[in-house]
Amino acid sequence: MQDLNPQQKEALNHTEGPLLVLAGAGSGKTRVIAHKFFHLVKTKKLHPDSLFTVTFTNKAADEMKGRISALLQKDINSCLIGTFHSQCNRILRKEIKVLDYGYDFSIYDDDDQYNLVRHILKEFKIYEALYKGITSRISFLKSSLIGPEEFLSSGDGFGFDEKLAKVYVRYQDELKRCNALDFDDLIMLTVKLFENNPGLLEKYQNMYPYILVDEFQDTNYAQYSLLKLLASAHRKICVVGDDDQSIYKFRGANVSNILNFENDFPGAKLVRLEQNYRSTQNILTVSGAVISRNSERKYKSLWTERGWGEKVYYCWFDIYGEEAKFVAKVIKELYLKGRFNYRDFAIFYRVNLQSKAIEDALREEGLPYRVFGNVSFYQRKEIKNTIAYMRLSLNHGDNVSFRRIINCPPRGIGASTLSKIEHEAKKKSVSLFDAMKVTIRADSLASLVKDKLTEFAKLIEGFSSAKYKSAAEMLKAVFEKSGYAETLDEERAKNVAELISFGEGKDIKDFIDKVSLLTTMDEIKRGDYVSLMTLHSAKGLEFPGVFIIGVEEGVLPHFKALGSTDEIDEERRLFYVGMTRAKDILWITGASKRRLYSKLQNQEPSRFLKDIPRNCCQLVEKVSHHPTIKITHIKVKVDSFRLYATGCRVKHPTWGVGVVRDCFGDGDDLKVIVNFPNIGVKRLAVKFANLQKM
DNA sequence: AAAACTCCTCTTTTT
DNA sequence: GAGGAGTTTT
Repeated sequence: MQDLNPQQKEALNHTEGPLLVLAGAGSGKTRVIAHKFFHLVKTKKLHPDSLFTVTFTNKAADEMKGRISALLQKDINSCLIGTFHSQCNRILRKEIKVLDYGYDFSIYDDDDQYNLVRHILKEFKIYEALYKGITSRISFLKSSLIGPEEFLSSGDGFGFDEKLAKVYVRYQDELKRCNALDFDDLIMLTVKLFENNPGLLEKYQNMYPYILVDEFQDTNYAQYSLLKLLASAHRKICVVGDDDQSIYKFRGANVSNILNFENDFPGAKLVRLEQNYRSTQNILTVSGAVISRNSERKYKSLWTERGWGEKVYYCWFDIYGEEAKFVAKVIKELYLKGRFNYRDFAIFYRVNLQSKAIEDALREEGLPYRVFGNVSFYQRKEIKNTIAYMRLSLNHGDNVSFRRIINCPPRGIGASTLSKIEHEAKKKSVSLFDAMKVTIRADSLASLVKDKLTEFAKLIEGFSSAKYKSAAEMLKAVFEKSGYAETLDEERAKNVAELISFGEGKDIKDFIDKVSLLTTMDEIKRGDYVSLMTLHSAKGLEFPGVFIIGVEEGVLPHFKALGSTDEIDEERRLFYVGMTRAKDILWITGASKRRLYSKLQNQEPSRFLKDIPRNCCQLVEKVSHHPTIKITHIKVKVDSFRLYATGCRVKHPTWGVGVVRDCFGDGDDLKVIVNFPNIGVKRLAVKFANLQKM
C-alpha cells in the first residue's frame, strides 16, 4: 500500500460503489487492479473466489493471477480471473440447458465461422467472396445484442440487409443445430440467459459481490450489458481503462462505454492515474501532443518524475529498404555501445507485410529477431484438423468439424457423396454425422463408398467411446488412427507433436475449451532478440527502445481508414499506443517510396507528424552510402513539425508565461491560442506577438 | 488424387 | 508479388 501514489490509493479505497479509473499509459494499471484485489480480500474479507475479475487476453489474466498470488502469498490459479469469453464459457457450461443447448457445445473460432458462412452463402447462391464482410456484420450485430429475428424484423425488407438478415437467421440456426457457439454467442447468450432468468441472475449476483474489469475501453455493448446486469444489484464494480488506447473499435469495442459509465452508474467515482512510470518526459510530451488532437476524449495529461531523457528521433528516407537497413544499423550500434540488449528493442509497424524488409535488414546485420502475430499456432491447418477430430468425437452435431475432416486425410469421400449426406441431413433435420449413418443404410451409394463411410463412422465413434486419461492421449490416438499423421510433412507433424505435448496430463474438455479460447498461445514471450510486431499487438507491452516505421500517409493512418474521422482518430490512437510503449528511446521513421503489394508507391509523411512538438525531437539525416550513423541537426520540412505544439509553454512580454492550446496556419500566418493564467485565453499571430519559447 | 491452372485478395484481429 | 482457394485436367 505504501508504494502506491495518492490517486492509486484513492482507487483502492473506494470500495463501496461504482468506480471508473482512467488509467493513462504506463500509469500502473495492472498494479492497481492486483492491489485492489488484495485489499478487498484482506480488509473487506471477501473470498478470492467471489471477485469476478475480467481481462481481455489470457496473457493478461495469467499475469494478473501471478501478481495477486504473489501479494496474497498463495496460489489463486483456480480463481475467477479470466477473459470475458472464458467467464461466460464457465457460466454457460453449467447453465446453458435453459437455453436449449447441450452442455458439450463446441466453440467456433473465426475460421469455423467463415466456413459456416461460406457454406450458407453457397447454398443461398450469394456471391461467396462476401463471406468476410458478412461474418463481421453478423459479429457486430451479436456484439450489439441484436439477434437474428430482431434484425430481420427491423429491416425494411430490401437491399443487402435483407440478404444479410436471411444469412444471419440461417447461420444462427445452423450453430444451434451443430450445438456450437461462436465467440460472440458466448457473451450474447450469457446476457440472454440472465435477462430471461432473473433467478439465475440473482444467484450469480450473490456469487460475485465485487466486479473488477481491466481494459474497459475495449468492451463491446454486449460485454458492458453483462457487467451492468451482474453489478446492478450491489453496484460494486471497478472498471479500469484508457480511452486513448482504444484500438479495437473495428472489432466492436465501444469507447462510449467509458463515457456512459457515469450515467449508467450514477454517483460513480472517477479517478485519474496520470503519473507515468514508464517513459521519459520527451516521449510523453510528443505522444501527448499527438493524442491531444483527438476530439471526444476524456482529458488526461501524463507526467513523469523521470526527467526529459533523450529526444525523440525522427528520420526520413528515400525508400523503405533504406529505412529498414538504417533501423538495423541503429540497433546494432546501440547494442554495441553496451547499454542495451537485443531484447530491449521493438520495431512496430501498421501492417504485417512491413516486417519483411526489416527482417531482411536484421538478418543482414546478423541481429537476432522474432516476428510476432503472424498466423498463430492454433490457426494452422494441421492443428485445426486434429482438433476437429476431437471436437466431432465429443459433439457429433459439430457439422463444421465434420466437413473439415470427412475427407482429410483423403479417403475417397468426394463432393457428390457429401452432398447426398447434406441432403439427407436437411430432409431429416439431423446432423451430418447421423445423416451419414442413415445414408450408409440406403441404396444410393456404391458399396465402396459405403465401406469408407462406415469406416469413418466407426473411427469417430471409437474415439467417442474410448476412455482416454488425458488430452494428449486422445490427440495421439486421433492423429495416428485417423491416418492423418501419414499425410503430413515433417514440419507440420512437428506442430501436431507440440500440440500433443500441450495436452499432457490435461482433462480433455478443459483442453478443448482452453484451445478454443486461446488462439494465440504462441504469446509474445521475451527472449534476447529484437521483437517485431504490429502496433496492435504492441498494446500492453513496453520496451526501452522503440522504432515505429512507415509513419506515412496511407500506412499510418492506413489508407482504408481515411474515409472517416472516427477511423482516423483510431489510427491516431494506434500511433499513440506505439509511442507510449517506449521507455527511453523512441524512433519514428518513414520513407518516400514504399512497396505495398505489387507496386512501388510514393509516400508522404503522416499527418500525425505535424502535431509533434519540434523541440522534443531530434531530426536525423541519413546520408546515403555513409558507413556510420551520422546524427545532425538539419532543417527538414519545417511544416512537418509544429513549433508551438499543444501543451508547450511560451513567454509573452506583457502577459507572462502561458500554455499553448492550439496552433494553426504557417509562415507569416502562423497563429497560436495561448492560455495565460489569470489573464485568459488569447489568440496571437506569432509574427507580431514576440513570443519566447520556454 | 495429384498436378496444373486460374482467380482473387491484400489492415488491424484481445477471444 | 505471393499465397490461398477453387477449378479443371490428367
